[in-house]
Amino acid sequence: MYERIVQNITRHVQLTEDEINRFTSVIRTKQVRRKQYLLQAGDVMRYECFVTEGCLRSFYVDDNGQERTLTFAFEDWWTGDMYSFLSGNPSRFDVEALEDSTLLMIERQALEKLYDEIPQLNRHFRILLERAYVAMQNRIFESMSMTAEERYRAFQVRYPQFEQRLSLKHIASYLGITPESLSRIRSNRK
Amino acid sequence: MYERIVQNITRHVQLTEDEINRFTSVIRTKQVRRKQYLLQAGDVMRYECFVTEGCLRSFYVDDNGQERTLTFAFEDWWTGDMYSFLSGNPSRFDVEALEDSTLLMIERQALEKLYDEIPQLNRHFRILLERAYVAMQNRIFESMSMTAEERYRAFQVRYPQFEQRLSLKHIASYLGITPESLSRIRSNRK
DNA sequence: CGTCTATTTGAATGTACTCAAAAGCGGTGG
DNA sequence: CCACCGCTTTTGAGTACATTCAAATAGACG
Repeated sequence: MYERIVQNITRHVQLTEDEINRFTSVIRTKQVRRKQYLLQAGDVMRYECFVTEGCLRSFYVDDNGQERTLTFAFEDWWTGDMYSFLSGNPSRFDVEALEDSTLLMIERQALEKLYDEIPQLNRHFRILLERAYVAMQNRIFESMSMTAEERYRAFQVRYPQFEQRLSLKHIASYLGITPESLSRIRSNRK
Repeated sequence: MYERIVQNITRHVQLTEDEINRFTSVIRTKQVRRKQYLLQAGDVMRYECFVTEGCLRSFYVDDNGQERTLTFAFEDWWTGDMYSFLSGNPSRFDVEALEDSTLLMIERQALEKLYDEIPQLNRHFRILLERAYVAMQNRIFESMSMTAEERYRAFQVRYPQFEQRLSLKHIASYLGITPESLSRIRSNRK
């Protein structure tokens, strides 16, 4: 049940048996089916979510009604809406399951308490955030300096195993282009 | 000398006198003059840098020779290249002073040691990173769903005090557009 | 004052978009 | 098991926003 998340943490910090139990004791499990929403824009995201199985995406709907995917989350990734989680303000995202998924969720207060009781957790999430930050920075660079086609090729190279699990439409919305454009890019040469 | 950085930290965590001394003892101070480079692409960034005075930017030069600004850093902001700092790999950025600046720098090994000696520091940087991550996510959203003009207006609203300290060229490279385009946007209506 | 860089302006171009419609695919119910 | 319906993907034509290239003007610095 909790192997994946415990492994995720003990890669960076050592925890005692007792600390692990304390940690897992505040976890909630949730199943979501494909196409089901974990969060709707306007609601407050009260949990950080760890994916043990399946796949989700977080996205905005912009003024023209276009969906823009900010993140995908597969097994062993965290997802949610950090802005809403931290601030308590309504989320600007939707979070939707793309496959039937299993999530482990930690509530804000519980996590704050854990940070005090198990200071090493700060270290763990600091490290995760460092990497997430670097990945985001990379994405900004790509979105600024590459053409749609180059971004798609880079995506293929970085996430070859995930491309097959995602629809063209979702990949396009992640790359910031229209489905039509991605379809054309794919048909040019492959 | 160290008031700003100590304040930066004690906003999130309480440190003892002793811990503060330990922290400041590993800090190096550096002055950089306008147009001077703190880091050149290809070198390893061995420090995280806290700006006590002045302003810097980190940028890439893309394949067409266009500069793309990833971050600005003003007083009380951290800068550097987290990717290079963490991995020890050569940086893909240049970091350049836009004004005469004063920096406080912490070397990688020293910071790792501090994380062990003062576990609360993990908490501090976790919190900073959470915010930086949210800001980055926001920027991605803007770059995907807004026109050049909308991004510029949003920039003006978010950083009114900084717009005056930055040249058109640098703002344009931050927004991911050409100087010519920003000039046209500005002249349309202001 | 002269040089170098930044900014402005103009004209032509291109990448990706919108709108529209057809084809493909998958799921559901009869 | 097949037929239908809805959603995804493809294809086409015309368009728009921002780009490139070029040149003139303005501003900063020594």
